[in-house]
Amino acid sequence: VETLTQNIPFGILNTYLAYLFDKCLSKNMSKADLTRQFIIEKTSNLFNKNGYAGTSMTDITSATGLTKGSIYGNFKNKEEVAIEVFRYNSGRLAVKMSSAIGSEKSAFNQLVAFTDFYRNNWDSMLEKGGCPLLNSATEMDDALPFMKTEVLHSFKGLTERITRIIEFGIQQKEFKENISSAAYASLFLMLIEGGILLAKTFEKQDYLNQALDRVLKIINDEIVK
Amino acid sequence: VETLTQNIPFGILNTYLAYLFDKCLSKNMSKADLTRQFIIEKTSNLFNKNGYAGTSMTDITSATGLTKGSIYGNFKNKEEVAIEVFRYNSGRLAVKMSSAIGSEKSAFNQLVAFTDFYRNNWDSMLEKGGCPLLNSATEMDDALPFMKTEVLHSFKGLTERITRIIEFGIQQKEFKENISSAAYASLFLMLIEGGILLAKTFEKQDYLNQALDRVLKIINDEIVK
DNA sequence: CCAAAAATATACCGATTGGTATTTTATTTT
DNA sequence: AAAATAAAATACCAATCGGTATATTTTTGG
Repeated sequence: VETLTQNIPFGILNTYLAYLFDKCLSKNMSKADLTRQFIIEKTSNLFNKNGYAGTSMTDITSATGLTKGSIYGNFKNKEEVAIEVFRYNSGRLAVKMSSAIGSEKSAFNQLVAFTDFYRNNWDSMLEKGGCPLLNSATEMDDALPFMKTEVLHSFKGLTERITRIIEFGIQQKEFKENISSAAYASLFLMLIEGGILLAKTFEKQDYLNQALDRVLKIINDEIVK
Repeated sequence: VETLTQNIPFGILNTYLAYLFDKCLSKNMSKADLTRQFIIEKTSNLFNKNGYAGTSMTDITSATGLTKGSIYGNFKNKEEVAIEVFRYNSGRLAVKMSSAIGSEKSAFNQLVAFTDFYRNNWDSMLEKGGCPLLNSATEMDDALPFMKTEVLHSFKGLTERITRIIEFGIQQKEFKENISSAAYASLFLMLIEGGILLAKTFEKQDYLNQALDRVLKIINDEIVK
Protein backbone atom coordinates (compact mmCIF):
# COMPACT_ATOMS: atom_id res chain seq x y z
CA VAL A 1 0.00 0.00 0.00
CA GLU A 2 2.87 2.25 0.86
CA THR A 3 4.19 1.73 -2.66
CA LEU A 4 1.21 3.54 -4.12
CA THR A 5 2.25 6.85 -2.66
CA GLN A 6 5.24 7.02 -4.95
CA ASN A 7 5.03 9.21 -8.01
CA ILE A 8 4.09 7.51 -11.20
CA PRO A 9 4.55 8.93 -14.71
CA PHE A 10 1.12 10.19 -15.62
CA GLY A 11 0.76 8.68 -19.08
CA ILE A 12 1.15 5.13 -17.93
CA LEU A 13 -0.52 5.51 -14.57
CA ASN A 14 -3.20 2.93 -15.09
CA THR A 15 -1.07 0.15 -16.46
CA TYR A 16 1.77 0.85 -14.07
CA LEU A 17 -0.60 0.94 -11.15
CA ALA A 18 -2.08 -2.39 -12.05
CA TYR A 19 1.41 -3.67 -12.56
CA LEU A 20 2.52 -2.61 -9.12
CA PHE A 21 -0.50 -4.23 -7.55
CA ASP A 22 0.20 -7.47 -9.34
CA LYS A 23 3.87 -7.86 -8.74
CA CYS A 24 5.41 -5.47 -6.27
CA LEU A 25 3.29 -6.32 -3.32
CA SER A 26 3.70 -10.05 -3.79
CA LYS A 27 7.38 -10.40 -4.58
CA ASN A 28 10.27 -8.56 -3.05
CA MET A 29 11.75 -6.90 -6.14
CA SER A 30 13.56 -3.58 -6.10
CA LYS A 31 11.95 -0.78 -8.04
CA ALA A 32 14.76 -0.94 -10.58
CA ASP A 33 14.08 -4.59 -11.28
CA LEU A 34 10.40 -3.82 -11.46
CA THR A 35 10.80 -1.06 -14.03
CA ARG A 36 13.21 -3.23 -15.96
CA GLN A 37 10.65 -6.01 -16.05
CA PHE A 38 7.95 -3.50 -16.94
CA ILE A 39 9.93 -2.35 -19.98
CA ILE A 40 10.58 -5.92 -21.07
CA GLU A 41 6.96 -6.95 -20.91
CA LYS A 42 5.64 -3.80 -22.56
CA THR A 43 8.03 -4.16 -25.51
CA SER A 44 7.91 -7.94 -25.81
CA ASN A 45 5.33 -7.88 -28.59
CA LEU A 46 7.05 -5.01 -30.38
CA PHE A 47 10.29 -6.91 -30.87
CA ASN A 48 8.50 -10.15 -31.73
CA LYS A 49 6.34 -8.47 -34.35
CA ASN A 50 8.72 -5.98 -35.93
CA GLY A 51 12.06 -7.60 -35.23
CA TYR A 52 15.20 -5.99 -33.85
CA ALA A 53 15.90 -3.72 -36.81
CA GLY A 54 12.24 -2.80 -37.06
CA THR A 55 11.95 -1.67 -33.45
CA SER A 56 13.31 1.76 -32.53
CA MET A 57 14.09 3.26 -29.16
CA THR A 58 11.23 5.68 -29.77
CA ASP A 59 8.91 2.69 -30.23
CA ILE A 60 10.11 1.46 -26.86
CA THR A 61 9.51 4.79 -25.14
CA SER A 62 5.99 5.12 -26.52
CA ALA A 63 5.14 1.52 -25.68
CA THR A 64 6.25 1.96 -22.10
CA GLY A 65 5.31 5.60 -21.59
CA LEU A 66 8.81 6.16 -20.26
CA THR A 67 11.51 8.43 -21.61
CA LYS A 68 14.71 7.50 -23.33
CA GLY A 69 16.75 8.42 -20.30
CA SER A 70 14.78 5.99 -18.21
CA ILE A 71 15.25 3.15 -20.68
CA TYR A 72 19.00 3.72 -20.80
CA GLY A 73 19.06 3.97 -17.05
CA ASN A 74 17.82 0.41 -16.84
CA PHE A 75 19.46 -1.10 -19.93
CA LYS A 76 22.89 -0.71 -21.42
CA ASN A 77 21.61 -0.37 -24.96
CA LYS A 78 18.99 -1.56 -27.44
CA GLU A 79 20.69 -4.93 -27.82
CA GLU A 80 20.29 -5.65 -24.12
CA VAL A 81 16.58 -4.84 -24.26
CA ALA A 82 16.19 -7.14 -27.27
CA ILE A 83 18.04 -9.99 -25.57
CA GLU A 84 16.04 -9.67 -22.38
CA VAL A 85 12.82 -9.47 -24.38
CA PHE A 86 13.69 -12.64 -26.26
CA ARG A 87 14.53 -14.38 -22.99
CA TYR A 88 11.22 -13.25 -21.61
CA ASN A 89 9.25 -14.34 -24.67
CA SER A 90 10.88 -17.74 -25.02
CA GLY A 91 10.90 -18.20 -21.27
CA ARG A 92 7.21 -17.50 -20.97
CA LEU A 93 6.58 -19.99 -23.74
CA ALA A 94 8.62 -22.61 -21.90
CA VAL A 95 6.84 -21.95 -18.61
CA LYS A 96 3.38 -22.13 -20.13
CA MET A 97 4.34 -25.31 -21.93
CA SER A 98 5.72 -26.84 -18.76
CA SER A 99 2.51 -26.18 -16.90
CA ALA A 100 0.54 -27.70 -19.76
CA ILE A 101 2.69 -30.83 -19.86
CA GLY A 102 3.51 -31.07 -16.18
CA SER A 103 0.17 -32.36 -15.01
CA GLU A 104 0.30 -35.43 -17.26
CA LYS A 105 1.70 -38.67 -15.90
CA SER A 106 2.35 -40.86 -18.94
CA ALA A 107 4.82 -39.93 -21.66
CA PHE A 108 2.14 -40.36 -24.28
CA ASN A 109 -0.18 -37.92 -22.54
CA GLN A 110 2.71 -35.50 -22.11
CA LEU A 111 3.31 -35.52 -25.86
CA VAL A 112 -0.40 -35.03 -26.49
CA ALA A 113 -0.38 -32.13 -24.05
CA PHE A 114 2.62 -30.75 -25.90
CA THR A 115 0.69 -30.62 -29.18
CA ASP A 116 -2.44 -29.39 -27.45
CA PHE A 117 -0.43 -26.56 -26.02
CA TYR A 118 0.17 -25.15 -29.50
CA ARG A 119 -3.37 -25.90 -30.57
CA ASN A 120 -4.93 -24.10 -27.62
CA ASN A 121 -2.58 -21.13 -27.53
CA TRP A 122 -2.46 -20.28 -31.21
CA ASP A 123 -4.63 -17.18 -30.97
CA SER A 124 -2.60 -15.90 -28.06
CA MET A 125 0.66 -16.62 -29.85
CA LEU A 126 -0.58 -14.98 -33.03
CA GLU A 127 -1.53 -11.74 -31.32
CA LYS A 128 1.91 -11.64 -29.73
CA GLY A 129 3.47 -11.82 -33.20
CA GLY A 130 3.95 -15.57 -33.59
CA CYS A 131 6.60 -17.94 -32.32
CA PRO A 132 9.53 -15.95 -30.90
CA LEU A 133 11.94 -18.76 -31.73
CA LEU A 134 10.90 -18.80 -35.37
CA ASN A 135 10.93 -15.01 -35.64
CA SER A 136 14.26 -14.45 -33.94
CA ALA A 137 16.00 -17.36 -35.62
CA THR A 138 14.96 -16.02 -39.00
CA GLU A 139 16.09 -12.45 -38.42
CA MET A 140 19.27 -13.61 -36.72
CA ASP A 141 21.26 -14.06 -39.89
CA ASP A 142 24.82 -12.91 -40.23
CA ALA A 143 23.54 -9.81 -38.49
CA LEU A 144 22.61 -9.88 -34.78
CA PRO A 145 25.40 -12.22 -33.60
CA PHE A 146 24.64 -11.18 -30.01
CA MET A 147 21.30 -12.94 -30.36
CA LYS A 148 22.58 -16.16 -31.88
CA THR A 149 23.58 -17.79 -28.60
CA GLU A 150 20.22 -17.00 -27.04
CA VAL A 151 18.16 -18.39 -29.89
CA LEU A 152 20.30 -21.50 -30.14
CA HIS A 153 20.06 -22.11 -26.42
CA SER A 154 16.30 -21.71 -26.55
CA PHE A 155 15.92 -24.11 -29.46
CA LYS A 156 18.10 -26.68 -27.74
CA GLY A 157 16.05 -26.38 -24.57
CA LEU A 158 12.87 -27.12 -26.47
CA THR A 159 14.23 -30.13 -28.35
CA GLU A 160 15.81 -31.54 -25.21
CA ARG A 161 12.54 -31.16 -23.39
CA ILE A 162 10.74 -33.28 -26.01
CA THR A 163 13.64 -35.70 -26.21
CA ARG A 164 13.43 -36.34 -22.48
CA ILE A 165 9.72 -37.06 -22.66
CA ILE A 166 10.31 -39.68 -25.34
CA GLU A 167 13.20 -41.16 -23.38
CA PHE A 168 10.97 -41.27 -20.36
CA GLY A 169 8.38 -43.14 -22.42
CA ILE A 170 10.98 -45.65 -23.52
CA GLN A 171 12.12 -46.11 -19.97
CA GLN A 172 8.53 -46.64 -18.82
CA LYS A 173 8.05 -49.32 -21.50
CA GLU A 174 5.38 -47.09 -23.05
CA PHE A 175 7.37 -46.47 -26.22
CA LYS A 176 9.41 -48.65 -28.50
CA GLU A 177 13.01 -49.25 -27.54
CA ASN A 178 14.95 -48.81 -30.74
CA ILE A 179 13.91 -45.28 -31.69
CA SER A 180 15.98 -42.12 -31.82
CA SER A 181 14.26 -39.80 -29.39
CA ALA A 182 16.35 -36.81 -30.46
CA ALA A 183 15.47 -37.35 -34.12
CA TYR A 184 11.77 -37.45 -33.34
CA ALA A 185 12.05 -34.36 -31.16
CA SER A 186 13.63 -32.32 -33.95
CA LEU A 187 11.14 -33.73 -36.45
CA PHE A 188 8.24 -32.56 -34.31
CA LEU A 189 9.80 -29.15 -33.92
CA MET A 190 10.25 -28.79 -37.68
CA LEU A 191 6.66 -29.76 -38.34
CA ILE A 192 5.29 -27.40 -35.75
CA GLU A 193 7.45 -24.43 -36.73
CA GLY A 194 6.58 -25.04 -40.36
CA GLY A 195 2.92 -25.25 -39.38
CA ILE A 196 3.20 -21.98 -37.49
CA LEU A 197 4.78 -20.34 -40.51
CA LEU A 198 2.00 -21.38 -42.86
CA ALA A 199 -0.75 -20.70 -40.34
CA LYS A 200 0.51 -17.16 -39.86
CA THR A 201 1.13 -16.53 -43.54
CA PHE A 202 -2.26 -17.80 -44.71
CA GLU A 203 -3.99 -16.64 -41.54
CA LYS A 204 -5.50 -20.08 -41.02
CA GLN A 205 -4.89 -22.16 -37.92
CA ASP A 206 -5.75 -25.24 -39.97
CA TYR A 207 -2.17 -25.46 -41.16
CA LEU A 208 -0.83 -25.60 -37.63
CA ASN A 209 -3.49 -28.14 -36.69
CA GLN A 210 -2.49 -30.25 -39.65
CA ALA A 211 1.12 -30.25 -38.48
CA LEU A 212 0.05 -31.14 -34.94
CA ASP A 213 -2.18 -33.95 -36.21
CA ARG A 214 0.75 -35.30 -38.15
CA VAL A 215 2.90 -35.23 -35.03
CA LEU A 216 0.25 -37.22 -33.19
CA LYS A 217 0.03 -39.68 -36.07
CA ILE A 218 3.77 -40.25 -35.97
CA ILE A 219 3.61 -40.76 -32.22
CA ASN A 220 0.88 -43.37 -32.58
CA ASP A 221 2.33 -45.11 -35.62
CA GLU A 222 6.02 -45.15 -34.82
CA ILE A 223 6.66 -44.37 -31.17
CA VAL A 224 3.93 -45.98 -29.11
CA LYS A 225 4.39 -49.69 -28.62
CA VAL B 1 29.96 -5.03 -79.27
CA GLU B 2 28.75 -1.52 -79.84
CA THR B 3 27.39 -1.59 -76.31
CA LEU B 4 30.85 -1.78 -74.84
CA THR B 5 31.79 1.69 -76.05
CA GLN B 6 29.34 3.25 -73.63
CA ASN B 7 30.65 4.71 -70.42
CA ILE B 8 30.48 2.53 -67.39
CA PRO B 9 30.76 3.69 -63.78
CA PHE B 10 34.32 2.89 -62.82
CA GLY B 11 33.76 1.17 -59.49
CA ILE B 12 31.58 -1.52 -60.91
CA LEU B 13 33.29 -1.82 -64.28
CA ASN B 14 34.18 -5.47 -64.05
CA THR B 15 30.90 -6.79 -62.83
CA TYR B 16 28.89 -4.49 -65.02
CA LEU B 17 30.96 -5.41 -68.06
CA ALA B 18 30.44 -9.09 -67.48
CA TYR B 19 26.82 -8.37 -66.90
CA LEU B 20 26.46 -6.56 -70.21
CA PHE B 21 28.15 -9.40 -72.02
CA ASP B 22 25.82 -11.91 -70.49
CA LYS B 23 22.54 -10.21 -70.96
CA CYS B 24 22.51 -7.14 -73.12
CA LEU B 25 23.86 -8.74 -76.23
CA SER B 26 21.56 -11.70 -76.01
CA LYS B 27 18.25 -10.14 -75.10
CA ASN B 28 16.81 -6.90 -76.34
CA MET B 29 16.49 -5.02 -73.08
CA SER B 30 16.73 -1.26 -72.77
CA LYS B 31 19.59 0.06 -70.67
CA ALA B 32 17.11 1.19 -68.05
CA ASP B 33 15.72 -2.32 -67.68
CA LEU B 34 19.26 -3.64 -67.56
CA THR B 35 20.36 -1.34 -64.75
CA ARG B 36 17.14 -2.07 -62.93
CA GLN B 37 17.84 -5.77 -63.16
CA PHE B 38 21.44 -5.17 -62.16
CA ILE B 39 20.32 -3.43 -58.96
CA ILE B 40 17.86 -6.20 -58.17
CA GLU B 41 20.39 -8.97 -58.54
CA LYS B 42 23.14 -7.18 -56.66
CA THR B 43 20.89 -6.50 -53.67
CA SER B 44 18.98 -9.77 -53.69
CA ASN B 45 21.14 -11.34 -51.00
CA LEU B 46 21.16 -8.17 -48.92
CA PHE B 47 17.41 -8.13 -48.46
CA ASN B 48 17.21 -11.87 -47.95
CA LYS B 49 19.87 -11.83 -45.27
CA ASN B 50 19.12 -8.62 -43.40
CA GLY B 51 15.45 -8.14 -44.15
CA TYR B 52 13.66 -5.02 -45.28
CA ALA B 53 14.20 -2.99 -42.11
CA GLY B 54 17.79 -4.18 -41.89
CA THR B 55 18.72 -3.06 -45.39
CA SER B 56 19.42 0.64 -45.95
CA MET B 57 19.61 2.64 -49.14
CA THR B 58 23.32 3.09 -48.42
CA ASP B 59 23.67 -0.69 -48.31
CA ILE B 60 22.07 -0.78 -51.73
CA THR B 61 24.37 1.86 -53.18
CA SER B 62 27.51 0.15 -51.90
CA ALA B 63 26.33 -3.27 -53.09
CA THR B 64 25.69 -1.96 -56.59
CA GLY B 65 28.44 0.64 -56.80
CA LEU B 66 25.79 3.10 -57.93
CA THR B 67 24.69 6.34 -56.30
CA LYS B 68 21.45 7.08 -54.56
CA GLY B 69 20.28 9.23 -57.44
CA SER B 70 20.69 6.34 -59.80
CA ILE B 71 18.74 3.96 -57.58
CA TYR B 72 15.86 6.42 -57.28
CA GLY B 73 16.01 7.01 -61.01
CA ASN B 74 15.16 3.37 -61.55
CA PHE B 75 12.92 2.68 -58.55
CA LYS B 76 10.17 4.69 -56.93
CA ASN B 77 11.39 3.94 -53.41
CA LYS B 78 12.93 1.33 -51.14
CA GLU B 79 9.70 -0.65 -51.02
CA GLU B 80 9.72 -1.11 -54.77
CA VAL B 81 13.29 -2.42 -54.68
CA ALA B 82 12.34 -4.84 -51.90
CA ILE B 83 9.31 -6.11 -53.79
CA GLU B 84 11.24 -6.62 -57.00
CA VAL B 85 14.04 -8.33 -55.10
CA PHE B 86 11.59 -10.70 -53.46
CA ARG B 87 10.01 -11.45 -56.84
CA TYR B 88 13.46 -12.12 -58.21
CA ASN B 89 14.50 -14.37 -55.32
CA SER B 90 11.30 -16.41 -55.23
CA GLY B 91 11.12 -16.44 -59.00
CA ARG B 92 14.64 -17.78 -59.34
CA LEU B 93 13.81 -20.46 -56.80
CA ALA B 94 10.75 -21.44 -58.82
CA VAL B 95 12.68 -21.53 -62.08
CA LYS B 96 15.50 -23.64 -60.68
CA MET B 97 12.98 -25.99 -59.14
CA SER B 98 11.08 -26.27 -62.39
CA SER B 99 14.19 -27.23 -64.28
CA ALA B 100 15.00 -29.81 -61.60
CA ILE B 101 11.55 -31.33 -61.73
CA GLY B 102 10.80 -30.77 -65.40
CA SER B 103 12.99 -33.52 -66.76
CA GLU B 104 11.23 -36.24 -64.79
CA LYS B 105 8.35 -38.11 -66.39
CA SER B 106 6.58 -39.91 -63.57
CA ALA B 107 4.89 -38.05 -60.69
CA PHE B 108 6.89 -40.08 -58.18
CA ASN B 109 10.17 -39.08 -59.76
CA GLN B 110 9.01 -35.48 -59.89
CA LEU B 111 8.40 -35.52 -56.15
CA VAL B 112 11.78 -37.11 -55.57
CA ALA B 113 13.35 -34.44 -57.76
CA PHE B 114 11.49 -31.85 -55.70
CA THR B 115 13.11 -33.07 -52.49
CA ASP B 116 16.46 -33.52 -54.18
CA PHE B 117 16.29 -29.92 -55.29
CA TYR B 118 16.42 -28.73 -51.69
CA ARG B 119 19.02 -31.33 -50.78
CA ASN B 120 21.37 -30.37 -53.60
CA ASN B 121 20.93 -26.62 -53.38
CA TRP B 122 21.18 -26.15 -49.65
CA ASP B 123 24.67 -24.66 -49.67
CA SER B 124 23.69 -22.24 -52.40
CA MET B 125 20.49 -21.30 -50.58
CA LEU B 126 22.33 -20.83 -47.32
CA GLU B 127 24.88 -18.45 -48.76
CA LYS B 128 22.03 -16.42 -50.25
CA GLY B 129 20.55 -16.06 -46.77
CA GLY B 130 18.16 -19.01 -46.69
CA CYS B 131 14.69 -19.50 -48.09
CA PRO B 132 13.28 -16.14 -49.24
CA LEU B 133 9.73 -17.31 -48.59
CA LEU B 134 10.52 -18.24 -45.01
CA ASN B 135 12.48 -15.05 -44.41
CA SER B 136 10.00 -12.65 -45.96
CA ALA B 137 6.94 -14.36 -44.48
CA THR B 138 8.46 -14.07 -41.03
CA GLU B 139 9.38 -10.41 -41.27
CA MET B 140 6.12 -9.56 -42.99
CA ASP B 141 4.09 -9.17 -39.82
CA ASP B 142 1.71 -6.35 -39.29
CA ALA B 143 4.47 -4.26 -40.76
CA LEU B 144 5.30 -4.44 -44.48
CA PRO B 145 1.72 -4.86 -45.78
CA PHE B 146 3.01 -4.05 -49.26
CA MET B 147 4.89 -7.34 -49.17
CA LYS B 148 2.07 -9.52 -47.92
CA THR B 149 0.44 -10.08 -51.29
CA GLU B 150 3.73 -11.03 -52.88
CA VAL B 151 4.69 -13.56 -50.23
CA LEU B 152 1.23 -15.08 -50.18
CA HIS B 153 1.20 -15.40 -53.96
CA SER B 154 4.58 -17.04 -53.90
CA PHE B 155 3.58 -19.54 -51.23
CA LYS B 156 0.42 -20.40 -53.11
CA GLY B 157 2.39 -20.94 -56.30
CA LEU B 158 4.67 -23.42 -54.56
CA THR B 159 1.89 -25.41 -52.91
CA GLU B 160 -0.12 -25.49 -56.12
CA ARG B 161 2.89 -26.74 -57.98
CA ILE B 162 3.25 -29.71 -55.61
CA THR B 163 -0.50 -30.23 -55.56
CA ARG B 164 -0.56 -30.55 -59.34
CA ILE B 165 2.21 -33.13 -59.31
CA ILE B 166 0.27 -35.27 -56.85
CA GLU B 167 -2.92 -34.83 -58.87
CA PHE B 168 -1.00 -35.83 -61.95
CA GLY B 169 0.16 -38.96 -60.13
CA ILE B 170 -3.41 -39.82 -59.19
CA GLN B 171 -4.53 -39.28 -62.75
CA GLN B 172 -1.72 -41.51 -64.01
CA LYS B 173 -2.81 -44.27 -61.58
CA GLU B 174 0.60 -43.93 -59.94
CA PHE B 175 -0.85 -42.62 -56.66
CA LYS B 176 -3.78 -43.62 -54.53
CA GLU B 177 -7.12 -42.12 -55.45
CA ASN B 178 -8.61 -41.01 -52.16
CA ILE B 179 -5.89 -38.67 -50.94
CA SER B 180 -5.99 -34.92 -50.47
CA SER B 181 -3.23 -33.66 -52.74
CA ALA B 182 -3.46 -30.11 -51.36
CA ALA B 183 -3.10 -31.37 -47.79
CA TYR B 184 0.00 -33.35 -48.65
CA ALA B 185 1.44 -30.40 -50.54
CA SER B 186 1.12 -28.08 -47.55
CA LEU B 187 2.42 -30.80 -45.25
CA PHE B 188 5.55 -31.18 -47.35
CA LEU B 189 6.04 -27.44 -47.40
CA MET B 190 5.74 -27.22 -43.60
CA LEU B 191 8.26 -30.00 -43.13
CA ILE B 192 10.73 -28.49 -45.53
CA GLU B 193 10.44 -24.93 -44.24
CA GLY B 194 10.77 -26.24 -40.71
CA GLY B 195 13.79 -28.25 -41.79
CA ILE B 196 15.33 -25.16 -43.37
CA LEU B 197 14.78 -23.21 -40.17
CA LEU B 198 16.52 -25.78 -38.00
CA ALA B 199 19.28 -26.42 -40.52
CA LYS B 200 20.07 -22.71 -40.66
CA THR B 201 19.80 -22.19 -36.93
CA PHE B 202 21.97 -25.16 -35.96
CA GLU B 203 24.15 -24.81 -39.06
CA LYS B 204 23.61 -28.46 -39.91
CA GLN B 205 22.09 -29.62 -43.16
CA ASP B 206 21.15 -32.86 -41.42
CA TYR B 207 17.96 -31.27 -40.15
CA LEU B 208 16.85 -30.37 -43.65
CA ASN B 209 17.79 -33.82 -44.89
CA GLN B 210 15.76 -35.35 -42.10
CA ALA B 211 12.72 -33.35 -43.18
CA LEU B 212 13.24 -34.34 -46.80
CA ASP B 213 13.63 -38.00 -45.86
CA ARG B 214 10.38 -37.78 -43.96
CA VAL B 215 8.67 -36.30 -47.01
CA LEU B 216 9.91 -39.23 -49.07
CA LYS B 217 8.74 -41.68 -46.43
CA ILE B 218 5.26 -40.16 -46.49
CA ILE B 219 5.22 -40.36 -50.28
CA ASN B 220 6.16 -44.03 -50.22
CA ASP B 221 3.93 -45.00 -47.31
CA GLU B 222 0.81 -43.01 -48.02
CA ILE B 223 0.76 -41.69 -51.55
CA VAL B 224 2.27 -44.30 -53.83
CA LYS B 225 -0.08 -47.16 -54.63
C1' DC C 1 12.11 15.13 8.22
C1' DC C 2 16.42 15.54 5.96
C1' DA C 3 20.40 14.24 3.32
C1' DA C 4 22.34 10.75 0.14
C1' DA C 5 21.44 7.88 -3.52
C1' DA C 6 18.90 6.15 -7.15
C1' DA C 7 15.85 6.68 -10.89
C1' DT C 8 13.66 9.40 -14.33
C1' DA C 9 13.12 13.36 -17.46
C1' DT C 10 15.04 16.97 -20.37
C1' DA C 11 17.80 18.47 -23.80
C1' DC C 12 20.97 17.50 -26.70
C1' DC C 13 24.66 14.92 -29.77
C1' DG C 14 26.66 13.24 -34.30
C1' DA C 15 25.42 9.86 -37.59
C1' DT C 16 22.26 7.82 -40.51
C1' DT C 17 17.66 7.26 -42.27
C1' DG C 18 14.73 7.50 -46.76
C1' DG C 19 14.11 10.72 -50.21
C1' DT C 20 14.64 14.82 -53.68
C1' DA C 21 16.11 18.90 -56.55
C1' DT C 22 19.68 19.99 -59.44
C1' DT C 23 23.64 19.44 -62.07
C1' DT C 24 26.59 16.69 -64.70
C1' DT C 25 27.29 12.98 -67.77
C1' DA C 26 26.00 9.77 -71.20
C1' DT C 27 22.99 8.07 -74.82
C1' DT C 28 19.94 8.55 -78.62
C1' DT C 29 17.93 11.03 -82.44
C1' DT C 30 18.24 14.09 -86.10
C1' DA D 1 28.40 16.41 -85.20
C1' DA D 2 24.77 18.93 -82.86
C1' DA D 3 20.49 18.88 -80.37
C1' DA D 4 17.33 16.45 -77.59
C1' DT D 5 16.68 13.05 -74.27
C1' DA D 6 17.67 9.96 -70.74
C1' DA D 7 20.33 8.46 -66.87
C1' DA D 8 23.47 8.89 -63.29
C1' DA D 9 26.13 11.74 -59.85
C1' DT D 10 26.27 15.50 -56.59
C1' DA D 11 24.63 17.93 -52.99
C1' DC D 12 21.31 18.51 -50.10
C1' DC D 13 16.82 17.94 -47.09
C1' DA D 14 14.05 17.13 -42.77
C1' DA D 15 13.35 13.36 -39.81
C1' DT D 16 14.85 9.79 -37.20
C1' DC D 17 18.40 6.76 -35.57
C1' DG D 18 20.90 5.01 -31.17
C1' DG D 19 23.02 7.09 -27.44
C1' DT D 20 24.62 10.51 -23.63
C1' DA D 21 25.45 14.45 -20.35
C1' DT D 22 22.97 16.94 -17.27
C1' DA D 23 19.20 18.44 -14.55
C1' DT D 24 15.22 17.13 -11.97
C1' DT D 25 12.55 14.25 -9.48
C1' DT D 26 11.78 10.29 -6.50
C1' DT D 27 13.03 6.86 -3.33
C1' DT D 28 15.74 5.31 0.47
C1' DG D 29 18.50 5.34 4.84
C1' DG D 30 19.39 7.55 9.02
